[in-house]
Amino acid sequence: MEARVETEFRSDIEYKTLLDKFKTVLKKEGLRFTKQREVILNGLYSVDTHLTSEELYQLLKSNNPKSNIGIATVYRTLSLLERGELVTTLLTDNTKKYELSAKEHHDHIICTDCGKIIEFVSPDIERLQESVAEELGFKILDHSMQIYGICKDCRK
Amino acid sequence: MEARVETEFRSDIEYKTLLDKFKTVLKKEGLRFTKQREVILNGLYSVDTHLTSEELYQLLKSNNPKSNIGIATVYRTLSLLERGELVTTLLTDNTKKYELSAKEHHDHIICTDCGKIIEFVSPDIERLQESVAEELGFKILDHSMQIYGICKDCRK
DNA sequence: CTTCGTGCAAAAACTTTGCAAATTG
DNA sequence: CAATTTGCAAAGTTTTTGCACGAAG
Repeated sequence: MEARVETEFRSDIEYKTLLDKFKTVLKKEGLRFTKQREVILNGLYSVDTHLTSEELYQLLKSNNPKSNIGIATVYRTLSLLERGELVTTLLTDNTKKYELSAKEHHDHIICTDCGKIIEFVSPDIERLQESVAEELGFKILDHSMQIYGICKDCRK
Repeated sequence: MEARVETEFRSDIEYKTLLDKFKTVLKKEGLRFTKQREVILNGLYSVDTHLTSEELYQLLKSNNPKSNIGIATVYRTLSLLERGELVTTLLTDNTKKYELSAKEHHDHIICTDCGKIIEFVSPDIERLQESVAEELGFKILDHSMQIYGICKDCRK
């Protein structure tokens, strides 16, 4: 069987769009749009990786030295974003990592040797997931999938 | 597209087999087979669910009141089992859960409403994963996949 | 016997909470 | 203004570590 695979998602959501999405979520929950929340969203957007809460916190501190964000706010905002489905989480090496999910859904293939993470989507797999869920009586909301293996470079 | 789905794996590995597997892993790493390690493996085997470290610890305490296992040993053994690929982990509701993976590989579909977890395997998806990995230059070692949705009962 | 594993308690790491002050709508 | 959000520090949780003793090979 031959699988179609797509691996390019990076620049496909504009920051403006993301921001609007966020504001919509906030409004829907009756929450306020604050400078800190925007800085955190922007930090996640600006970075092309999966971050732990601590890494994100450090990033924000160095990018916005004056804005003096607290780690508690980072946690609170990450939960908020997670509930609002703008952020997804990933458990790698026993640590929880966050990334923006809003750009476009994708899965992960992770090299257990060097830690490299490639994002991909296989429309065929997506479709099968739908059909599995249906057979088991579920209405799908979301899914997460990680493949672990050794990448080409590490096999040399 | 129509997906084959299998959902029965429970009794398919015998405890004896599992134990042998464990002993092999231990031997390979030059580690010792101890009473505690066996109690922990057995606890995981005896239970048909995904447990947090704490839950497993409590279970062992009540099942083996005299054996007086420490939580530290539970953690140490779980990591060991995880490295040896006898146990896999799952992040649900922000908590890490462990289960024996040795019985047979499977994925999870999780009801976000009632928390019910159904285990399944779709051979078709497995095959596509192989082919995705190949296209991206990876040699697959393992994977994990969770589908989140609402189950039939909760949609009533 | 030598080495590794254990329990315990302490330490570290990670996450959440209470509260007074600042900020938002 | 009223009400929410924030930073801070303190309190919870969860996980790891150091060490003296016990157990395994």
